Amino acid sequence: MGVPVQVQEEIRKGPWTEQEDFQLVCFVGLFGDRRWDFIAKVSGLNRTGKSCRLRWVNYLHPGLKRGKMSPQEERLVLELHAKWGNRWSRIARKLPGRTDNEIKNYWRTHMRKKAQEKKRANNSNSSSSSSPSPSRSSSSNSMKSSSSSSNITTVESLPFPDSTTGVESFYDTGGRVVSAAKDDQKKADDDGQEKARDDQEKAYYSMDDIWKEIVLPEVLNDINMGPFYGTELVGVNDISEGNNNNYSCPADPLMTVWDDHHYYCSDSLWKMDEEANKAPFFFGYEGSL
DNA sequence: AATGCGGTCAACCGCTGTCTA
DNA sequence: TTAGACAGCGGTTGACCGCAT
Repeated sequence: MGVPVQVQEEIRKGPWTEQEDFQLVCFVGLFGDRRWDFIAKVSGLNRTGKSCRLRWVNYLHPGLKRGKMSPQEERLVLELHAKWGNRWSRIARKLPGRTDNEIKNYWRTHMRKKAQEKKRANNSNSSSSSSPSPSRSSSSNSMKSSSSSSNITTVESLPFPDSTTGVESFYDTGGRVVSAAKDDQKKADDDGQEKARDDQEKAYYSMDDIWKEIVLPEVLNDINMGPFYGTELVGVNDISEGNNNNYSCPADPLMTVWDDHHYYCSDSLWKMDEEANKAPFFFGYEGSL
């Protein structure tokens, strides 16, 4: 007795239902994909704004690609990870249709596996050579130094959007129009600072860096690091210089079709999405599903 | 057919950076 | 100038699935 019954709305967690997805898509169509707390409240989804954003970015966004990584994508991930480390969102910007989460998962699963295999291989013939040949003897710093001095295939000639040049990724879906100018300014600033930051960021080492040390040279060979983007070999520093293609993302995320690079939305969800755009009926939708 | 194991991926958590009042 | 709110990011977890035994 006396215990105040707090009828606090349970914040839902865990897997999303189809209804929730649909609801979220509707509201993102209406309000854009920026104000997530607002969307979370207004939509009636008992989810946090964060949760809504994650669901949208990682699953519901029209620009998402599905399916396995192509060898080209694999290679790009490796290359960019070698340069940027675990900056998954940044890497993801270079791979339209792929999310940071996806790339992160990919890296952790595939590279860990490769690392294990490599370790095993090393163990089996470690007796002969005490210093691992491709990795530099000055162990932990070796990767960062190599990234600035070694020759590596550039990613810049890729037909992919480039965040460093203001070309939008599916992360920037045009939801916040007001601050576009600010974003531009920020991007410009980023351009200037990114390199410096990169250098700083390379000052620490993560588990992934260690795997990278173990595995990268071999993996690059594995997936045939030959000419892919019609490319000459240039220093990785060139990568951020930004001779980009003219790729741009449509302003309306719900109408996004990545025609030029064969990104498409085959899911029925996107059809629903379009319907929702045409007929915003959201509040009473439940009965109509 | 049942069980165990490893891989995959969606989702959450906590932290950081940015914006705004 | 500052504090609170919010968005974004990276790390981690856990459920699910397929394969091997």
